[in-house]
This record gives sequence, structure tokens and C-alpha cells, in this order.
Amino acid sequence: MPEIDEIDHRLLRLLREDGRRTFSEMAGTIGLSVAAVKRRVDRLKELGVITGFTVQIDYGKLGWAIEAFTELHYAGATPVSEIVRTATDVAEVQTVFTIAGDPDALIHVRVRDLGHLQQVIDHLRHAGNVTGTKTLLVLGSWSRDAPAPRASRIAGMK
Amino acid sequence: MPEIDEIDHRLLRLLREDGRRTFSEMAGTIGLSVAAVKRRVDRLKELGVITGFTVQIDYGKLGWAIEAFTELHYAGATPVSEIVRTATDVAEVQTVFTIAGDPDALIHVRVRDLGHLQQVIDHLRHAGNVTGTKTLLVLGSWSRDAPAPRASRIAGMK
DNA sequence: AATGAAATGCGGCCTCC
DNA sequence: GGAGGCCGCATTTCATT
Repeated sequence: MPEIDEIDHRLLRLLREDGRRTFSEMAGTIGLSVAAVKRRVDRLKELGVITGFTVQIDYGKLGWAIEAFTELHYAGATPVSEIVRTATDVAEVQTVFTIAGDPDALIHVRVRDLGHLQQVIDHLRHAGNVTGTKTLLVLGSWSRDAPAPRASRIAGMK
Repeated sequence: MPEIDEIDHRLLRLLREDGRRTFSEMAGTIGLSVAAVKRRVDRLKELGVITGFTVQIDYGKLGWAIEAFTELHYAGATPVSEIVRTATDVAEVQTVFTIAGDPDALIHVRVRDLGHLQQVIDHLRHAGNVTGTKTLLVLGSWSRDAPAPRASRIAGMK
């Protein structure tokens, strides 16, 4: 088992806040040389702790204003692979979580409007072995990492 | 309203795949000059379409193996700000979604093990105006963006 | 208004200590 | 883990359509 020390965690925290931080900047704040920081980040990638880097997008500004979670119930014998496949086939599905318990899966969907949401849900209900759905419409969200924009979507927050 | 054209979408797609992509690399694939690419990315940040950059982490490799969603029910008159506050106070809570409908909120939590999960849920149930919870334990997940590691957690997928 | 081309720092990257 | 050197990239300015 690989050792991940406090410095590694500080590096990860810095990169969560800003994934494009430069090695020199992080070296400065942590108090290490640039080479050492690069070696550590490379190692974290190697170990699979860091799986990649990505951009955070405000999808509302791109016209995808509605966000929802839908719980999916499948017929008893449905294999996991089938569950994942039916869900991932739908372009609007961002993430699929297979669940132990009441619903068999929880999916995160992004759509343009409520009519669009209806279409997606209808499609899911008729696909594969889906026996039932329950959709939770997202009004606002807050994320531990995310800076202001995402939090500001919750009225009364700042 | 700002115009976001096809090239902007292609840039966003490239940055979603790899948030540390180089301007010159993207300039090459898209067929634009580096300066033009930088101007567009800067503009997307300015417009708030790009809210930031971050690192993708395999939390399981950091010892946070368990992931769950918990639906929270609050007493009738609980204001949204209170809902968000009680949830965000808990360090294990990664994201809070306020919901229109049956549960009042859906939270995404990451914990070390099932005992830890129990602690977090107990804490939530006794905090604020929480009247009930229902927890969905995540077995596996698939994300549209994420490369292999996240998907590999679902048995039988590739 | 958006692009491309060129000049300048700075950062990533590699080698050696 | 640190230091130095080279190359590449980001960044800015200027000219162009």
C-alpha cells in the first residue's frame, strides 16, 4: 500500500481548488522545490489517486438549466451491466450510480428544460427492464470544492 | 446574451477530457492560433461558463471507500439556508442538492467505512430540523467524462 | 470583432547532485 | 529532495481582415 502523506494531501487540496495551479506556485506555498512537487504529483497520477484534470462548467449558462436525480427500479434479474448500459445510452445522463437497496440505480441528468426532462424520463421508463422511476428535481446545489458560482444558485446563500 | 459557438463547445469538450490541455495543443487540434484559443478560454471564464479547473481524485485510493446519497426530510417551515447549513457543516458531505418534492435535500457523502457512514447519518438525524433520512449506498459509478478508473469500479464494465 | 504572428518571460521538464 | 539548463508554453502587443 502506497504512503500518501500530509504534503500529498495538501497538494491534492491545492489542485482541487485550482487544477491549473503551477508547480512553482504550489512549491512556494508548501515550501518545497518545484522538482519535488512535480515528482509528487506524477507519483499520485501513477498511483491512480489522481485520475485526471477537468474544467468546471456552469451548464446553466450553456442552456442546460435543469438538473435532476432519478431513482431507477429494475426488474429483479436485471444484471448490473444492463442497468448501466440502458442509462449510459441516454446522452442527458451525466452519471450513473448503482445502488445497494431500494432503488437499483441513481442517475444524474442535465436537461434544457422541464419538457426535455419529461422526454428523458419517458425514454428511461420504456427502456430495458425499468419498472419504475422517481425523479428529484434539483433547485440549487452547493459543493465543498466549488467556488462561488455553483453555491450562488441557492437563493439566500452567498 | 453571449454567443457560444461550435468552437467554444469543442474547446470545452477538450478541457473536460483534460483540464490541463495546452493552448497550443488545442490550437493544433481545432485549427486556430494559440492566441485565439487563449482569448476564447479567457472569455468563457469571464462569462462564467468556465467556473474553474480541478483535479479528479480516486477517493477510494485515499481510504474513503464508501460513497452514498442521503435524502433528507426537514420539518415543514425549515428555510433553505438552514437546510444547506446543517448539511454543509458535516465534513463528509461533498455536495448538497436542494430538491423540489419529496425529500427536501439530497446530499452526497464520502466516508471511510460503513461505521463512519452510520456516524454521519446519526449526526444528520439529530441535527437541525431533520425529520427523516433515507440513504442510498453506492456500489459503483460511471461518469460520462471520467476515463477508466471511475468506470472500472462497476463490475463487468470496461 | 475576431484572428494571426511575433517578442518576452515564466514554467515545465530533464539531468545531475 | 534540491539546483540548473533547455525547451516549450503562456502572455502580451501589434498588425490584419
